[in-house]
Amino acid sequence: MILNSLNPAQQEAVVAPLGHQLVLAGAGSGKTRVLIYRIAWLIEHEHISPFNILAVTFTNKAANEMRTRVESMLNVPVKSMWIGTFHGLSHRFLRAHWQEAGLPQAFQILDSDDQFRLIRRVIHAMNLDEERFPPKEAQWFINAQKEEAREPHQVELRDFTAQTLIQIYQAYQEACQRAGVIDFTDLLLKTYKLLLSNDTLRQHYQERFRCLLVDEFQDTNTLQYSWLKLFAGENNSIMIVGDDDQSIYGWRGARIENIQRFSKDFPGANIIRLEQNYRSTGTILKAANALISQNSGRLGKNLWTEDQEGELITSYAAFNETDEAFFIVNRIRDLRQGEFALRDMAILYRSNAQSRVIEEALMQFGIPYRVYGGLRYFDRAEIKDALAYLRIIANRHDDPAFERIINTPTRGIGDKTVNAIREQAKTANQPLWYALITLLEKKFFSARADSALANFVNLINAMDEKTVGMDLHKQVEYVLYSSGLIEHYRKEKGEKGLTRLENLEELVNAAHQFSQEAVPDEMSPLAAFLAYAALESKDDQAEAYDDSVQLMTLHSAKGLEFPVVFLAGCEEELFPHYLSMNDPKAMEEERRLCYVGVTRAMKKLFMTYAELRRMHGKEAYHRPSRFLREIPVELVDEVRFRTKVSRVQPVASTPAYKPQAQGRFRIGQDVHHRVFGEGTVLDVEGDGDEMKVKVRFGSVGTKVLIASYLT
DNA sequence: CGGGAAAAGCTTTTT
DNA sequence: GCTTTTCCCG
Repeated sequence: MILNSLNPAQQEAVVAPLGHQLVLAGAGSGKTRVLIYRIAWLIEHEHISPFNILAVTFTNKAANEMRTRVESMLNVPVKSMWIGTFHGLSHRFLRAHWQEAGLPQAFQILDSDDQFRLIRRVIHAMNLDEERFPPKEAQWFINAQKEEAREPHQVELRDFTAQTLIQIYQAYQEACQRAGVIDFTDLLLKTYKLLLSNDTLRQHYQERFRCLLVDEFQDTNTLQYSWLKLFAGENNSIMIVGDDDQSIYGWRGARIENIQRFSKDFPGANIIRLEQNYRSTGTILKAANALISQNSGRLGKNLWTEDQEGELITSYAAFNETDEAFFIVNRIRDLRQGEFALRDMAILYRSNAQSRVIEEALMQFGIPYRVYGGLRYFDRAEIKDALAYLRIIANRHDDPAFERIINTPTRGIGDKTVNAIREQAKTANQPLWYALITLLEKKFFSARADSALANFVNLINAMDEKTVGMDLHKQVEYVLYSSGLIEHYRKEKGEKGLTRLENLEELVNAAHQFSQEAVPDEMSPLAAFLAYAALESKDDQAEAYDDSVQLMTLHSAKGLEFPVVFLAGCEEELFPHYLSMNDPKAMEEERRLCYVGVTRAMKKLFMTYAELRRMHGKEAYHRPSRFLREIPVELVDEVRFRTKVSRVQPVASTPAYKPQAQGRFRIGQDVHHRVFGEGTVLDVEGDGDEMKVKVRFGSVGTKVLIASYLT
């Protein structure tokens, strides 16, 4: 194995002896490479069989990339290696041990949307007020409890509201059990509990996985940590890779403290720091280091590069969000003439709402762009409808699927009828499907409802019978047409209906593609496809090859890099976000988010802010982000908005923000003065309110002025 | 049942 | 303010 393409720290991590390793990998320090080389090293030099390796990531994309790269490096398939997401691996485990876990063999996975709907149903069934117990909060509560590995009876909160929430949790679990479905968190929790209580299984897996590797460790939550610890046992080797400075998911339960906990729980853990950065210029790294040094309690790390200093970071003070968008678009147009392609440029923002104005500006200039995030393919309503039909074919107990399709497309089964079925299900403790059958046998319904319901039952049964032995994609196609979904969405007018039809057609392709891949043993192709749909978001790679500007939130930019990065909306209240203002912990997470954003940039970084921005329907003046101030001035070239735009500034309202004069002027910078017009900065003296700037104006020659009069 | 009006969100997201 | 969801009535 050739290791001389690795730097000393990377080599140390790759060839480290078996035992516990904590790799603190800074942004752009080649962490994925280290993980891949490490796995290859374990197999080739430590003679560990792939069968004995467990590698965990957070996204399917990372897992797939890792497997592919290890395979191409070793030139052999490593099929027996367990590599995947926490959820994917837990799923694999539970499929193998469904009996021990007390699950039906045909169990299906509930995504967050299904989970929300089911919780709402449970709340209604308990006759609780939706206002007092919002399903969203109940969902949050339930998931938080599960992430702390607490079952309903183990929750210790005892005031009335909490008690009710516990009852909802309990009822929700029962509903899941009845329907034979399991939510995302339960995949992990059930795996953990089973491994904990079943000595034979635990011993078996602890003997099997001699080497564990974990990527993005800073994003693990309490449950994931316990899960790992259980798989690792006392004797196995575990390598965790992470960066405390890039922990940006505290709000969804990630615990940075897990890194410190690791050193305590796995004694003798060797710490390796990867600090050499292969991505950004010296200037960008200096800015990133200065910024993150404001955070407390860091494990400590300082990125450096052999690369050149590069260009200064540009900050732009826009008048408003439109001006900001036009500035960005203008720069993109300039850069496009030079060495950069559109795909080399990314616009990053704190919240999704910011993309609209930027998109409008891009459109106006005909610049192709792509917005990341938003609804994923398998989350689209029409796809979920189709999947619900497939789910009920695979498992008649599946209540969430039943609820979804009982009247979609509409077939004359109203709310009243469905409520009667729910009532029966509740009293007899039956799944909805069987409750419906019971009521039909009892001749409970009016003639009209009776025939509609009988038709529904016949439709599903017929779908099931007629597709037996069919290829998966044929089965999907059959269901799409016979369910009436195609007809239903064909009637929907406008572009929306058309897109939906295209999406449904794509589902047939997806099924076709899937059935050609290997289906795990003992699982029907349909069940395997449904699990795949729940666990993988299916990225549309075709679009990635287009030459277009990339738009995304800072969160979704983690792990990516771009030659040119625009960080838009660098204002107090927006970034850092106002909801994080009063919580020092949250504020530090905002700063880490900014650190992530800055370190995405390879060559050029623009940080823009608007002095006046429309937020939640109100116009507001905001100060530039504190993060801008935390970057040393000598690294930044500040540009202010054009005079032309400033004229439309409303005179009536008093700006809460006065342009600040703190060290933001640079020699050679073009400035504007209300009386003297345009000029160029010759010299700067003093700072703060005392700062004086020497400016040469075209009209009146050279003047020394108080900085705050200049824009 | 479907369309339009009223009301409710409104940070960040993967599985 | 804008967009999405819910509600109500013909």
